[in-house]
Amino acid sequence: MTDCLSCIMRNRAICASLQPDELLLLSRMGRRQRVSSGHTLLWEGDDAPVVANVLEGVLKLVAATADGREQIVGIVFPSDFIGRPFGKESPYSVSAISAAELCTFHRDQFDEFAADHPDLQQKLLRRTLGELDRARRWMLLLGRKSASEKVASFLLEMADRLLPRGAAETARGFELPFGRQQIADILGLTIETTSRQLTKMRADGLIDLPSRRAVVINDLAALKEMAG
Amino acid sequence: MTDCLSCIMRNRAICASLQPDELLLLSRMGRRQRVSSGHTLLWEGDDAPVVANVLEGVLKLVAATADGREQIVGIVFPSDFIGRPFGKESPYSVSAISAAELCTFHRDQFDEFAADHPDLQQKLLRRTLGELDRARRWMLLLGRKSASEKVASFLLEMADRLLPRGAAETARGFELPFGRQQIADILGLTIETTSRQLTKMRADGLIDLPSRRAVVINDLAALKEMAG
DNA sequence: CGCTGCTTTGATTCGTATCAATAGCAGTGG
DNA sequence: CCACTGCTATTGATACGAATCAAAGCAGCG
Repeated sequence: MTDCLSCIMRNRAICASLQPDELLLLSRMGRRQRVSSGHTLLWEGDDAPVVANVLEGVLKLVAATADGREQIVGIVFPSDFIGRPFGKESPYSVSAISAAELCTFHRDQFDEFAADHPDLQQKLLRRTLGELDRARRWMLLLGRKSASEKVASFLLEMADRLLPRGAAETARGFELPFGRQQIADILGLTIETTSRQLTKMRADGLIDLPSRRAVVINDLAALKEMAG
Repeated sequence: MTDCLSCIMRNRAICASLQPDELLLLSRMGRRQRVSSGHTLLWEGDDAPVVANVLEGVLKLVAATADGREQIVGIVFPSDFIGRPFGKESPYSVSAISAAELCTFHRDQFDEFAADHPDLQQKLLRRTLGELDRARRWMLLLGRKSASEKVASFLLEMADRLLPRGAAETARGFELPFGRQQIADILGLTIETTSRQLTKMRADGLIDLPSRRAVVINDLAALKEMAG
């Protein structure tokens, strides 16, 4: 595999916990994998034999009802971890929503390696706890917020995650990695309602929408107010 | 503190990973605490200086909007773990919904102990991954399911968690630890809608409601069908 | 230039919230 | 034992927000 030591995620992904000699071991187990936009890596309910670090690109975790309604239950950015250590099938499917590059491992091999490397496991625990907090905040949004509150909350969350660290308070524009339908699937709305809310926010001067996927925040305070 | 070796949760909580001598160390750090129904241990947004194992009783994790709408984002049963290892404030409040008994630790002390005991940390990681899966399945319910699907899903989940292991497929009745308002707060509904759905299910013969908090499932297959 | 897929806009319907009143039950004290 | 109180749950009438159905607009691309 490519060299872990020179990996761009060396200091951001869970690998940051490892020493050079440990990294060498890890690099023997893993391999780089490119996936194209739209490709589904893991299917809901299937056994999930791989775990991976995301080096580049964005992926979505999707849960679906029997009759095909979909809810995006997680968004995965570079340096994030995907897959389900310690066995069992994946409770959701994982698909790339942009071209992506991954660093994949066989789950069993990874589990074994992790058991011998407590620092790695601690990093994974910290990350998982953070994901759990995020998921629970999202539950409040899904269960109790109105359409306008949902869209406002979404834009704030995206500003926070997509803008360079700490820039969210001042910064202006960013490019969403999602189309309207995907935003709807994140917020538990329909595409029409999502579109209407965004149009209304633009009409009210809170945001600009210079292109399909670009957003510029004009009035951060009002947006926070609106997010509930 | 009371003796960990004779603890009823000895083999079910995360402590199950520890050797007798390690348990002795742990018991010096922890202490038993009784909390009465309705008492709030941790407040949303406040610093959370304690973590705990639940020995007895049921607690809820609640997130709320600025204007007071509430969403229950987690339910904590005996042997479950509460609190936020590795710092920061609690992103939700934690309240007892029945009389409960806890085994509490100072977070910093616990973190330190955990860092020295990889097996404990692995148990915690497994538990956290399980919680995350559960939270994500709940996101599908909150974002995409109708009121009747929500209530049916809720009853099935409760049958699964409250009935003796493996009995869910055959068993009949159980006692909910929640009132109607709390069920509504779990499902992202109002109390009226929740009540109407339960009444309808009873009228249709799917369930019986022998007392305020008791539920008997008459037609498991139909309920599963209904859960979507 | 004319597809094709995504997004916006409009008209209508439907489900759930909201508002309001009543009913049932558990505990308390006369 | 029964009236009284407070709380929780149920039931009913209405309003409203978001879904649905339908069509038009707009990019990007061969």
